[in-house]
Amino acid sequence: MTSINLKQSKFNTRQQILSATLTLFSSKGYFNTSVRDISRESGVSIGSIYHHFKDKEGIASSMYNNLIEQMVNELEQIKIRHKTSHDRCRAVIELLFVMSEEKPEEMEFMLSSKHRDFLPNEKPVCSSIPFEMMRDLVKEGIVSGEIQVMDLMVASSCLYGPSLRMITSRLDGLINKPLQDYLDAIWSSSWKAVAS
Amino acid sequence: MTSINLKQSKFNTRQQILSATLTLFSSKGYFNTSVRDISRESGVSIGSIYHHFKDKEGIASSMYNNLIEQMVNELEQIKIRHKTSHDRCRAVIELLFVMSEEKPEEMEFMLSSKHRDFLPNEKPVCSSIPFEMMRDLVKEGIVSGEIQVMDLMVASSCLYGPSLRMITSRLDGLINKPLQDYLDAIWSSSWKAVAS
DNA sequence: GTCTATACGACGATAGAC
DNA sequence: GTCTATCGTCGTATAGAC
Repeated sequence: MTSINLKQSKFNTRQQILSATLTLFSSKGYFNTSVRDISRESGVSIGSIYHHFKDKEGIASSMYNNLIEQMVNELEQIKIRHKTSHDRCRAVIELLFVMSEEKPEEMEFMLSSKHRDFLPNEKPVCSSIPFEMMRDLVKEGIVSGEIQVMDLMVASSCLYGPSLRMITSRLDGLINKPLQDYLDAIWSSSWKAVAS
Repeated sequence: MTSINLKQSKFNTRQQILSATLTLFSSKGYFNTSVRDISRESGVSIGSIYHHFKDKEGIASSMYNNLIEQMVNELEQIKIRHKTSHDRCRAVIELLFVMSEEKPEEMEFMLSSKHRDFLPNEKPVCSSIPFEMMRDLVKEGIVSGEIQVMDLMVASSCLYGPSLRMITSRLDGLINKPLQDYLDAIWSSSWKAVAS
């Protein structure tokens, strides 16, 4: 019993730290957040933080990989729920739109290409597993004949690029309505660009 | 004569600082570059740097606005050289591709949406004048009838989004061939998505 | 305008008691 | 495992001579 409590306690502290870190990095960025800030926000002492993580970069790395993993889970759900490439890719875009509306700062953090500035050993976002999975959906569409035979990067950029741009514009305050309002328009145009 | 030399000297020092700053920020990022680094790289002493600029942020701001201005000039050239929206938008994408191949790090810096982390008073990239000019080209295309009547942000995202995604992928090392090789494919698909 | 020397604070990280 | 106290470093920015 005691050992279970201890394990839970350890787990909770770790999660508290990671959760506070996500909040702070998303809103202020990695370099504008000190370990002291994380300690304050999480209610965990600095010493304890360094007990759980090697250094500040270790915290960032853990937190980032958590995000990636969650994203992978969502994408797997989509593969289960939808069968055609058309429906799956559309569902991916809808997912990204919903996430952008619900947690804009986390989305901004996740899409930012600037992780390399503080996680030099991490792959850039677009070569991460989620983006790879997204490209796989396109590849399957080409194989099945739903999508024209063309370069995979070109097809993926045409299918997802417009939506990702809409997300960036929304996060930058250039669009005032929720992204879901544009889903049909964006999707029908994007699909038109690659459909057989 | 003396006064001219002094003025030139001042101008050169300023430019040396800005040029070194661009190099360093592009390769290592704002937060990983110290003013000492800028001093070393530019060959200008710290004291002199602070004579020309209020603070580190001031250097970044000047450098960033220089980049924006150069971009505006290029876009104006395109408006002069091409007449239809179709040709102008295509030329814009070609310009971005060429710039990405010639100065990848500067391009990465310019497109990064993370300027807010160190330039909180600057508009985000997509609301900057160059992006506004790019959207204007699309708007004129809608008015002239070349492009379908549709939401301007949707149309712009469909036209430029795919190419911008290709650039990001190339900068992240996901694409091995020069972007120019993809120009025709990307453009014909992108145009198909919005053309009347 | 340019330089050297230096002030001063904040940061990441550690030591060691509990 | 968690905490407080503290160390050493390095960053930005300034002072003041030339």
